[in-house]
Amino acid sequence: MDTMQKYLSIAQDLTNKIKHGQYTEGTLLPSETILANLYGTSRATVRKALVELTENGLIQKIKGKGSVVLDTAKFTFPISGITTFTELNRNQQMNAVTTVLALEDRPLPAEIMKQVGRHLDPAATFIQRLRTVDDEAIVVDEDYLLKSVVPEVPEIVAQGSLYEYMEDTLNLNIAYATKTITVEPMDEAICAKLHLETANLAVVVRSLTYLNDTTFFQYTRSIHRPDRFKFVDFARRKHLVAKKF
Amino acid sequence: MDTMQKYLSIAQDLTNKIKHGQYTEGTLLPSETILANLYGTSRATVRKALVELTENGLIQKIKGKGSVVLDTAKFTFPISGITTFTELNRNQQMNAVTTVLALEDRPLPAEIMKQVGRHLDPAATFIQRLRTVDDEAIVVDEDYLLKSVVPEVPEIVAQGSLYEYMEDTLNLNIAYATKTITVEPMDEAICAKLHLETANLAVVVRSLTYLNDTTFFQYTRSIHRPDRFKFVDFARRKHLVAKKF
DNA sequence: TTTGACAACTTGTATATACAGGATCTATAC
DNA sequence: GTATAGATCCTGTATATACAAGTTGTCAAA
Repeated sequence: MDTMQKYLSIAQDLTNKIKHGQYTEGTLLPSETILANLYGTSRATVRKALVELTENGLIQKIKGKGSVVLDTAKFTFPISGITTFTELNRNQQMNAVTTVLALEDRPLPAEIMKQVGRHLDPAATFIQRLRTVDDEAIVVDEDYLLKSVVPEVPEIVAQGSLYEYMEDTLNLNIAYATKTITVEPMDEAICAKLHLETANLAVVVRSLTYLNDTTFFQYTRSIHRPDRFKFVDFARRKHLVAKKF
Repeated sequence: MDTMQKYLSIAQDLTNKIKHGQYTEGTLLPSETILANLYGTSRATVRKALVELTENGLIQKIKGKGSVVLDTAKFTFPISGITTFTELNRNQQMNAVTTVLALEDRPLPAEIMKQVGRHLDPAATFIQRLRTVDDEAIVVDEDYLLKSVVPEVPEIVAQGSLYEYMEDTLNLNIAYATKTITVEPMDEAICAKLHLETANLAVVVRSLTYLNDTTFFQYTRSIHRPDRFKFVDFARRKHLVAKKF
């Protein structure tokens, strides 16, 4: 990108060089001062770029020494963070198919309304989709999109990426989400779709997603086959800030 | 703390004020310039503090407007990130008990050795612990601590917090971990301990934990009752940096 | 009344500078 | 040889400054 901020394009470049093996695992990156010279920028800007790499688990900074390239870079995949099925599909190579099972008006469930505030209009679009990988049903995704934010969802969009539509076409600024992962028994309709045999247990990932201006707009219930579910996370040790209260 | 860095103590203070309701959800924090004056510091330092709050899901920054206090602050709990059972227990109020089932020498499993590098010494201390909340068995934790980093584990420590021992007594600098969450069938020994009835499925959280100098030192297999497992996460939208490769 | 330009706020990015403090190597003293 | 002190690299923190860019209210012109 030409218009991109300096620190982000530096982060991009460093990330690519690590993933392509130009900086190999276990070795040190050039020092911040050297990187600043290489990219023709200031040390502060390089540091902002390195913060990105640190958060993504690509490097580990050691005070007085330098930035070590981590080998987690190659196989670790940030499923943590908000990333969509289509984006995942593009980055990994899976033979994935999406089938739209339902696309209709349906109000936001009452128990969700309680969580996000009773003042808002529950009118929403309900989208139910089956995700298939290598002819095997893996996930049932159920989305509720608030009409107040996303007035309508064309069928073509449901077939593809909701987020691409919202971000690129509607210019919505998706910012953050709260997620919960639980394991729950499912009803027969779902069991049949996912071919759940032994137990009727499935992994349920619930997300409440918000825009940049903090307005809630999407509730997603993602139902996974337990034997195909895998959540990968890179976590940094955080000494709790808040004491008891 | 007296010796604490300025930006961290500002983050502390703001966090407390939000959690105690001094800054209420939906309202704006004072502007960065005002905060800088309030705390007698520079805007850059205030901004570093606000980054912390943003990462913890306490505020949402809006360009040109300000920092909105989020209501997720109160109930969302960062289980994401590396946090220990004892720390969790201290922050929430649960009637939790830890029982040490095993404390012995046992080498690191071969499949883990493959992941962390065959060159290191597999000699480790194996600790198996049962976590009970309100007289109900919830979790079986199995830790392997490399002897090369943690030579010995006193029984008293196993009863309490491993991390407290490693950080406060051994002065180890725990930095990051890779985690996976899966759902798997368990053998009878585990099923009996957790009173798994319907199916023999349990939630397994595997962690590989590393020190600040990138040396691996701990493998943990955490086995949860599926009906008691809940993973809560706050995630920010991240537009993938790395294209396909 | 409505529109539009502008001023006055806000946060975001970038630079330059300074010093503290950890890591590492070397040269000196013992 | 060993150990200590110092020089010299590194990252971490903090400040001051400048300007870009988004948001909001005001005020004047249509």
